[in-house]
Amino acid sequence: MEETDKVTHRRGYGVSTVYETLRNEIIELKLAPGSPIDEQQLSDRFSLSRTPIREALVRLSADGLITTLTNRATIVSNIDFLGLSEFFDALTLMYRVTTRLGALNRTPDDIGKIRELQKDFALAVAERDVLAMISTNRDFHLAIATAGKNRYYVDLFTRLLDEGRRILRLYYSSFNDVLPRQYVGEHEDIIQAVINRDAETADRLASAHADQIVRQIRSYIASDGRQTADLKI
Amino acid sequence: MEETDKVTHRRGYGVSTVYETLRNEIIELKLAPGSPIDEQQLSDRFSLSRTPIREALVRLSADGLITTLTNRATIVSNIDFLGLSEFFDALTLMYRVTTRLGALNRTPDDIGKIRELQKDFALAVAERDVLAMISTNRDFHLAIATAGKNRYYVDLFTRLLDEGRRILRLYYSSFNDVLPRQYVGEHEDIIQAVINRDAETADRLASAHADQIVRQIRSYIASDGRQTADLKI
DNA sequence: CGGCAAGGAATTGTCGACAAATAAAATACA
DNA sequence: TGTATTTTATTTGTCGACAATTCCTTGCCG
Repeated sequence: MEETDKVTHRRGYGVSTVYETLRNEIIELKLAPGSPIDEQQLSDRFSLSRTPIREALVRLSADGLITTLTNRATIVSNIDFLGLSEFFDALTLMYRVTTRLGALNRTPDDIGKIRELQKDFALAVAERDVLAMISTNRDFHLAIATAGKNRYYVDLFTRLLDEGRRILRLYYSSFNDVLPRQYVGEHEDIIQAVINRDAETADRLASAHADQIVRQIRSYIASDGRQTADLKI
Repeated sequence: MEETDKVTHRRGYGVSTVYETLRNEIIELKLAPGSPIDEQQLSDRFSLSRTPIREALVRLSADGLITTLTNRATIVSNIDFLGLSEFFDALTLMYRVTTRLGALNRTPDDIGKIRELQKDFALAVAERDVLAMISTNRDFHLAIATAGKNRYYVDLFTRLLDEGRRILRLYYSSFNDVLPRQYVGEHEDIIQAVINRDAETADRLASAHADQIVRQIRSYIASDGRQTADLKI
């Protein structure tokens, strides 16, 4: 379990690799919410001093992915089930506004990237690879957001989608294959609206799409109380 | 100019003070955009080792307030005049959505705080203290946003308002006293809508208020090209 | 006189170690 | 036996120093 990731670090890039590695592990729930983070252990694992490790942790803390108790332990941030309404509200708004802007500002180049990622998503659905579905769905919508060319929205949307990935991973066993298939179709419609530069339709479709996803997650949480109860308060 | 801020630092709080101090100085343009940041100098000034200084800088970098070129200098982030449209777009949306949520979720306690801050703003306008106006206006709208109780919106709105403070400070000499007086009245109307829990009116008023502010800043920039030309590209 | 290379100075990223603060264990006491 | 208090151990925050990289100067050559 305690494998060293990389032995060589080009000076100045050690912090980035630690940051990105931990970030992924947190989002993919390889590091459980609430679990403590041992600086010494990370120091050994990455073959780095504690100083760059700590700088990476500061960045993660700024992202809200870890929580540092001053002079005490630092832990992986818990998923805030009480604030889920806020989360869904913001997520829906960002779905809408980024898709709208995507329709208005997309370039032909953007369309290509979006189509590519939609293909990946469809493939994941066809293969019933739930983890890949969660990941490719995120990339698909972020590509549209990027086409919208507003970094403030992209930043917030990224944060929200990644937080969503953590939540979805808790329930991914509950996935059935009827809803995802529907998502593929909804994505296609959204792409068409973006191509047509039809902001209104894009907005409406994104709104419905977001509602769909929110409803799905809500039903997971409601039907499977065991998982949430397992998490420490 | 090189005064030591604090000699004693309760262990674990040195980083916070450095972070907050520098953050304020950047937002208030005491540190000019593009100006280099000397770690050694800060180390002397705060009577701290370079390690905590660097951690504070990492946090500022995550906020986008400073830009770090790896293995090279780190500078105060430049104001992105080319991306102003994105900025205004996001700012307007956050004005709207936070005021709307404020109207829906405010408690009597929130109203008290909002009223208090509106008083501060009116006072600043009466005294023609432009710098205080910029600051109190920000606090007023953030109080409404806080009453809306959605941390995602509050976070983004804070970031946007602080970026706006940097921009406004560049042009604050251009302030005339007719528009600010109008703002006081608009604030009063917004407060009333929030009290009435009238989300639609709150939204509409916030939207108009935001447009007003955006128009004002735009006119400043248009009429005073010298300032923008002074900034390095 | 101008461009390029080598050398030196300054600055950044990283390290190992120490000290303060907290958590855990051991002991004393009721 | 349970609670309070001291002792020990672990972990965090900070420090001073070193090494790698970049910047700047100087000298060389065309």
